[in-house]
Amino acid sequence: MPELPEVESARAAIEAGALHREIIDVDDADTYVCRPHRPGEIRAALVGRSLTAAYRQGKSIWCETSGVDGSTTPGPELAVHLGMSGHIVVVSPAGDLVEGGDWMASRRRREAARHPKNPAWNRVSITFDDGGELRLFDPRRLGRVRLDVNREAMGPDAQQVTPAQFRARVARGTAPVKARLLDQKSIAGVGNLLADETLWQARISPRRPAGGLDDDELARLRRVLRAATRRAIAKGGVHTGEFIKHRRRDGHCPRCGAEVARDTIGGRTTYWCPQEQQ
DNA sequence: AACAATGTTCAGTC
DNA sequence: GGACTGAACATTGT
Repeated sequence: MPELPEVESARAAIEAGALHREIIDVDDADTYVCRPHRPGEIRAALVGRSLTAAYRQGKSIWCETSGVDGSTTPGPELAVHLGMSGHIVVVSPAGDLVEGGDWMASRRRREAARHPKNPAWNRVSITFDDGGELRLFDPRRLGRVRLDVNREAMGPDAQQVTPAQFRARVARGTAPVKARLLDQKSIAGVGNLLADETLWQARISPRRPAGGLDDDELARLRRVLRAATRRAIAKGGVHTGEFIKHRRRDGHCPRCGAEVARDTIGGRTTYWCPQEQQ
C-alpha cells in the first residue's frame, strides 16, 4: 500500500480538490470494498452533504461531512483506506485528473501504453453537483471505504510520535523491531518499505527484539523514521528511499557494498545490510 | 504456473 | 488475557 507518505498525498489531493461541493451521487456497489455497509447505505448517508475537511493518521484517511440543507449538525465521517494498491483520483469539473497516493505513478507512466487504466478498478465513486468526482481507484481491491470508523486502537502517527510515546510503544516485547514498527497499534503509518529504509538508516537489524533496544538506538530510530518519512513525502513516495532503490535480490548496500540479506520478518519480505545493521 | 506484492485482520498457539 | 505468528483476504504482475 501506499504507506504514510503516499496516503498523505492522497489526503492532500482530497483537501485540494474535493471539499465543499455537494454530493449528488455515490457508487458504493462494491460490497467488499464498502463492507460492512450494504449497497446504497453510504450513498444514502452522504447525498446532499459535502466533505468539509480531510484528515489522516498513519495510513487512515477520514473526511468530515456537512449537515444537509444548511443544518449545522454534521454528517457521518467518511473513512478511506488505500489498502495494498489503492489511490485517490479527484476529477475536477473540467474533467482534469488529480491523483494522490499513487505508489506506482512513475512505473505506470512508463507502462501506460501497455497497461491502460481499467475503469473497473474505480471501486468507489462520489459525484459532486459541479460534475467533479472523487474516486478510489484500486486494482487489487484491498482498499476500504466506510462510515464512522473507530480509531481508538490506532497508535500515534509516525510523524507526530513523541520520544516518550515512542519508547513506551515501540521498545517493548520480544517481537523483532521490524514487526513492532509495522504494527499500526504501536505506531501508525510505517509500512514494509519505510520500515526497511528506516532500519537501514538507523543501522539496526530488523531482527533485534524490540524491547532490547537501548536509549541511544531508540532515539536514533525515531529521528531517522521521522526524517525518512518527511523526505518521502517531499520526494513523492517511499520508493524514493536511498536503501529502497537498492532493495532487491542480489542487491548491495549503497553505503558499504555488502550483499543485502533477505528473509521474512514480521510476515513480510525484509531486506537489510547484515554488515552494518546489528 | 507458481510466487510475490508498499496492508489489514482473523484464527490459532504459547 | 496478552503477545506473537501465520494464513487468509482479492487481484495483478512477473
